[in-house]
Amino acid sequence: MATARDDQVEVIRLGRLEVRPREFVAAVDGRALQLTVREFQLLTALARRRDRIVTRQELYTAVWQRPFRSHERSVDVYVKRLRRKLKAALPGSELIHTHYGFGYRLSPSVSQLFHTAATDR
Amino acid sequence: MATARDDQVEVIRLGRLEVRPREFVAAVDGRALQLTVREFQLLTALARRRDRIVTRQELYTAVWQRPFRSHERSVDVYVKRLRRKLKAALPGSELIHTHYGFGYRLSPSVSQLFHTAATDR
DNA sequence: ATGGCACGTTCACAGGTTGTTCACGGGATG
DNA sequence: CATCCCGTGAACAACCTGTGAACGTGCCAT
Repeated sequence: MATARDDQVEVIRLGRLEVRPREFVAAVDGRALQLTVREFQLLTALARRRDRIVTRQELYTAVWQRPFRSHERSVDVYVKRLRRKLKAALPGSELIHTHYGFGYRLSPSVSQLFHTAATDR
Repeated sequence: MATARDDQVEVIRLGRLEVRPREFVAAVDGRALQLTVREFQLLTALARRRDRIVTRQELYTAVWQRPFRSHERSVDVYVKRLRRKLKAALPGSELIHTHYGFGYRLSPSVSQLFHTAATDR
């Protein structure tokens, strides 16, 4: 748990993407993205867990702050909308990765830890 | 800068293989394996029981969480798939050992010190 | 008040991926 | 050598995710 003073300067950088949760701003190359409240909250939740696989349940309770139901699709819908805006701001980038059966992961690029060596699938 | 709570990060190391159950990651030399949910669960179950002979029944109930039937072959099928991916990541290695009539054992290297007398079954 | 608009939520469908089961045959054991 | 165990490929079922779109709500300007 960070102190209040730390929160004031919370800045998450992922390559050219920068998220400032306390200022309600997400920007690429210093240019702010036009996000809705939910989109921004989801991006923040992902950014705070960068380079980790995060389950839909964890994302849902973090953003929506209510019990997660297994058939809930809201996270998927907002991941799709986020991807669209991120792609528009960073063409050719792939920030939000899907881990089939596990969840999503936000990473600036194809990180070394998750480098896909398996070509036999 | 240290991690907040190291005791909450379960990490199982077996030679060059590393399993992090709570992060949904299994890696060889820091490179993540591309595993499905079942494959990952089975590897985790084996890793948590490393260097021990584990019966199919124990593995099955640990992963599938339902009663084991004697003719059940799911464990075998997933051991095969796991071996294939482990072999691709660690050529020449033999991590999952078969103990005929007893079960499987996950060990970092080949050791022949497992010859049970099996006098009491 | 009325209409337009932006947003959040939910649903339904399609396609692809994964899980489960079966059958066959090779191999280990005593 | 007889028996049982295990490896393996394949087929099908079940599940997961991407996606478009409909619906309801609240806000704002007219």
